[in-house]
Amino acid sequence: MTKSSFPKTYSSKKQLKKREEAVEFVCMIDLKILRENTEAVRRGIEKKKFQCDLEGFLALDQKRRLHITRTEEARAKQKSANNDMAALPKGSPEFLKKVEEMKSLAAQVKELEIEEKAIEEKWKALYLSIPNVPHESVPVGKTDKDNQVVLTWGDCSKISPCAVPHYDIPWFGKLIDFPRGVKVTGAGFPFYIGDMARLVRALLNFFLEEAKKAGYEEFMAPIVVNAASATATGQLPDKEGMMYYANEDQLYLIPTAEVPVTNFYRDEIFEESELPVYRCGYTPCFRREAGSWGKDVRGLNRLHQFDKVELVKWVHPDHSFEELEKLRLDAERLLQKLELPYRVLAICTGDIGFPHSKQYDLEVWAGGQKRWLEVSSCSNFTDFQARRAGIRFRPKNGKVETVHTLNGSGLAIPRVLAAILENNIQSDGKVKIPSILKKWIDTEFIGA
RNA sequence: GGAGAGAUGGCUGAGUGGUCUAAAGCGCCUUCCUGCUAAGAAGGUGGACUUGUAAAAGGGUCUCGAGGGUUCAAAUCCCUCUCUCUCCGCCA
Repeated sequence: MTKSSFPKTYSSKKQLKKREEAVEFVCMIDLKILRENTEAVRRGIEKKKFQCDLEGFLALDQKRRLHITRTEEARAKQKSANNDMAALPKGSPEFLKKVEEMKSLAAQVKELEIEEKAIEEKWKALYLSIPNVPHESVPVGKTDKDNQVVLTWGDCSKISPCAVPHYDIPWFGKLIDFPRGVKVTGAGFPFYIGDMARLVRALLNFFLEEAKKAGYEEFMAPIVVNAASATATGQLPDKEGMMYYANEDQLYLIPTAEVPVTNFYRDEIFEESELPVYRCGYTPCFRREAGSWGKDVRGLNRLHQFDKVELVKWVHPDHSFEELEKLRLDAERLLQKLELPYRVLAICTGDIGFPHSKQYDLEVWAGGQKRWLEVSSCSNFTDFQARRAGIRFRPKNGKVETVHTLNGSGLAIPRVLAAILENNIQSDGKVKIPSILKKWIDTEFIGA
């Protein structure tokens, strides 16, 4: 697109249209359950922090269904009249009479269709605003303070007494160069240099290898996606501001591999025998983090670009909560093998995301900063995301059903790196590299 | 980037305005037959929404790349977009 002969507004209009289109196929919570089990859904949603108008939606849903019936009846009439007419000799008096009859039928149908479209639009908007219902095992709470510590692994008190925040390590700037990142790109885009770059690569290899052992097939995925994909996984339309956007081509830089990997199976139907499907992928992740910049985000704690391995599962609805536990263990094992103390949080109803039914966060202990850093978030979306993305399966006997999707980081690199730097620092100022990484990095210590 | 061709069901592929309610073949499923296999016979064969029901069966509407238009009526005609293929150009 070197010759931009079209006016600037053109691309933004097109872009807007595209976004609207992308929202078209969207559907979210199970309508049947919502209609038949309204109370349970209401109770579940009330525990979440999201507002939605259930009553309004159900009233409109009723109206929509009535209207659909009316429109369909009109169309059926039109159709049968058309078939009658097809049997008549063209141009005969009967034929011409029928044409007149059909004119009025067509006008009726058209009118009903316009009305239906308007209702459908409102209906969809409300439908979209209904969040997923939290699982009964999710702790009830209002804010992140109410999240429950499920378990703590490792001994934080045994961390080296000389631990300092990683950004205060004297040689830190030599191996991770922020100022030059600023020069080349901007804040939050550091260069990793020499042994540090190798350490990042070693971690990636370790994560991918472990994922493979756990049964996840590796994807190397696109790192830019179109609006339809970003909508299917829920980044659009709400969290638009989190993503970098290539305006010229209407493509989004992915905030996580979840987006391309989950969309791999968008609008597809699995055979029941294929489930569960496990996939993983390493990608750089891009997050604008607009407005979230401030204290507590120094060094590697929060970046605009970072590396992450993501684990994704498509499973039978009957097993998704067991699969979540397994997924969490797959992520936990990584921290254990790296010998990094961590804890697992069960995210409470008030802090859980819009599409989540249940969510665990894994937080690694950063001994220098003396804080927990989130390195993984493992979630069961039940059928919520899959319905939106049109990912289903065909039971051996019976009708097509929506699969359940889950994903979890396994893991996000920079904060793991921060924990290694802070927890493994020796009295001589060097950092000991976890022995499990020996296979991919031959040095035992880095720094100084 | 330029020029041309094209997009029909799980696949191949017919269909240029009205019984298209999409042919035919392949595949798949069920049943039958043949002592295995192969071959053969009959029937069935997607998805969405909606109706119906305890659940089903059954009924209706939509669905021929996407969106819009023309028409009483569109897979079929017109416009826009997306994608695929071929050729040319450029290029890791």
